[in-house]
Amino acid sequence: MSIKRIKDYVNQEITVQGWLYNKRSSGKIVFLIVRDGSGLVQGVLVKSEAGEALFALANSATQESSVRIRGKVQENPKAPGGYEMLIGDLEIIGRAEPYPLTHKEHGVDFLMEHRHLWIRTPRQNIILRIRSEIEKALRDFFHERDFILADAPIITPAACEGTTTLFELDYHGERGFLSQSGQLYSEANAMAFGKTYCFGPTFRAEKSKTRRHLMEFWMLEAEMAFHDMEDSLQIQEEMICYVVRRILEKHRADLEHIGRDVSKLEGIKPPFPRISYSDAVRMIQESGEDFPWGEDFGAPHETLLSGKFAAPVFVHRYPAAIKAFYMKPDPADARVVLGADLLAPEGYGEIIGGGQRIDDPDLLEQRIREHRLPEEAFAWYLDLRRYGTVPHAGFGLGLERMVAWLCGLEHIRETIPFPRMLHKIYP
RNA sequence: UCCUCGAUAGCUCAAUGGUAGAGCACCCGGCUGUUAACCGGGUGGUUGUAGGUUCGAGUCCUACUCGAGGAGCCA
Repeated sequence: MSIKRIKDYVNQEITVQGWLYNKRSSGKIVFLIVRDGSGLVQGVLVKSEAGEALFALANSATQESSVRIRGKVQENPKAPGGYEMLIGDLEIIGRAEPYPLTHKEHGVDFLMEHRHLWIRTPRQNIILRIRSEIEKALRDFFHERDFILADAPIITPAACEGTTTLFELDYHGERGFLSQSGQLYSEANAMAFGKTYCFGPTFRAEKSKTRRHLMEFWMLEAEMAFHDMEDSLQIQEEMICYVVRRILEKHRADLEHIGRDVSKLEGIKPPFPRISYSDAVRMIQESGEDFPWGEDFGAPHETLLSGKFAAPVFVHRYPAAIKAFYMKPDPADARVVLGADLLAPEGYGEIIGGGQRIDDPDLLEQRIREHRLPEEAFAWYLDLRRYGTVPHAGFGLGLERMVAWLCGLEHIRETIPFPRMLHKIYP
């Protein structure tokens, strides 16, 4: 019996299995607040009705002990959630030792050290349940549109884009790296399946230490043959709206419970505003900053730009020099590429990066040389252009940033059960 | 890697350079509708580490360790 469905069982006898979240007692009545991962329910036990032995047992239960309670469900406005159980029987399955996490405030350091217990608390529990639904919505979105899930390898032989720092490992005597992106493999998959996506963990070894970074994060990467940048932007737009709609539909009360202003999400509708990199530079300059064309935006710039719009905003056609080697140049202006980032509102920054890929084999080869990438490692990638090249485009969505935005979180560490952060690998 | 700030009881925090305290947790007792329940009592400390200044250091100085916030890089 899941606590979430308790309202369907009024006046019926049910059994709930869970953990003792909290207990309040007086001499002749005791309240046991039990959680089971789906919600909380208050169990009531009156001494005169339950008898000495059962009453003493209930009084002795410690916080987070695992319990099984049986009793009749009844409506009661005084109970949290509006329903409670009159306990007829109680079994303590595993008595908990003194529990480190009290119902008072704790510091971040302490909570992170006890992340394995912190995820039991209501707020963390809600966030991670929303994450679960976001992942499911994303998968539903792509499967409804006939995308094939084709996962990319996590252990790779070379840097994907050649720029960022990777985690290196010994692959039976060869050098291996933890993947920083599945994109190149997704391109191969797109040539095999047409429309594909992959969804898995991604690793960055940079010593980033901000509220927006993790060493290990989950990225959904879609790649579509016979699609250009415009097609890709439309799919991104639809995808974001699909997920927002789903979360509002299934988790509105949860969002409100964790203090999210849902009106900010209700306004998320297509089409999203689109500005070019050059427009964005102009907007930054108009704000009074001396920002040269050709430089990449920093976090404060992204916040400034996204702050001008209520919906997520696409920034497209970045200078080729600050983007990855595989980005296709804009035929109308060779200085820029057909790539776009999606900036989430409210200062949440970049949640998607994507664009159209180079489909010409000679240009791609030239770019690989210009970027001084190991040519042998990219031989297979060039093959994709040699054997039936097509215009294609794709994008990568950072799951944790999406969760942070939808839930309105200050810090990305709360968006994943066990965040891997700089110098933090326990628990 | 850089900048700023911090580290005192299991937790959250106090303590003019002069005897280390409170609330919560835990243990004991009380209370028939609690809402982070409440009331009374109790247990609990090498003040992050190492050194220095001083009659005397939680407090001042130096180094280190760990952490937080931000920057850069990125999703």
